[in-house]
Amino acid sequence: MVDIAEEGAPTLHRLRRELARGTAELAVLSILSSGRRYGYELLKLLQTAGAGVLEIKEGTLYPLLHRLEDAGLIASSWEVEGGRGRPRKYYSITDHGRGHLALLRAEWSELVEAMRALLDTLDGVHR
Amino acid sequence: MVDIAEEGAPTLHRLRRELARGTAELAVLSILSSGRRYGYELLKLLQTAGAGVLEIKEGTLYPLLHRLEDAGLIASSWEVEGGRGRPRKYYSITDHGRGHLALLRAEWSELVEAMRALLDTLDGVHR
DNA sequence: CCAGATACTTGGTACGACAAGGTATATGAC
DNA sequence: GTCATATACCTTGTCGTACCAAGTATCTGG
Repeated sequence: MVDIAEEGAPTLHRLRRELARGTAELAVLSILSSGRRYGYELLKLLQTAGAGVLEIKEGTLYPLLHRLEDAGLIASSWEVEGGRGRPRKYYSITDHGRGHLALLRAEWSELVEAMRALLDTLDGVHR
Repeated sequence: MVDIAEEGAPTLHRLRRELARGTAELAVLSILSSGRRYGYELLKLLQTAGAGVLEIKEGTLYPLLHRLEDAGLIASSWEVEGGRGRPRKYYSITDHGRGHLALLRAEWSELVEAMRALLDTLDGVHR
């Protein structure tokens, strides 16, 4: 009872996955560049920001955070707020991370510009 | 003998790879929407267009073309031009492919817009 | 005749995104 | 009292795509 022939909606999901690949790193570093946040907070932020386009799942975020920390781009510290339950792991961007973010942003700009040029040309916008 | 500390250049390559992922499909379909092309031609077009940002390798393009054809988004036909050597396999976009392209372009726009909003906000552009 | 451009193909590997599952604490519903 | 829900973090296995490397085949120029 699987929707093998039935399409349209499920495909869109796959599109987003592949198109948005690598975007998570840029998004997370960007947010952290404005201040420290904990994982769950990032999760919720990305869900609401950008109408869900930038949303990433737990199974994506936590491994990503660990990768970024291992690479020295971000740093973490556990914090147990008195009276609260589960302790939170706060992340903040490092200097190295800021440098990397600049690179990423430049790469992203180039990509967007290249795609824009390609699509516009074919559109006949210059017509 | 690995470049653990030594970095900067090789990383950039990986960055681009991940960021541009899924872009190939959009780029190829876009080009094909303006007329039929053969594989090698697409390869060269993508190398020159967009300052190499959209460049993909043979090992990426040909499997991609096969996937798109299997999905019914494009159609192919071999053509042996008299006097020429190696026959060429020309690809053209199908109606189904045009529909898919519209979806992809919409997805791409949403993603770009969401990232723009995120980056602008954090930039303090809004003061 | 062999190197290099043209032109398409395929097998193996790397890596990120995700689904699914697990741990743990607090709160409000029943 | 316990059950669902929200908060909060983590891990394992699977999948899809990009790439490297190598192979096939034709034509051109040194």
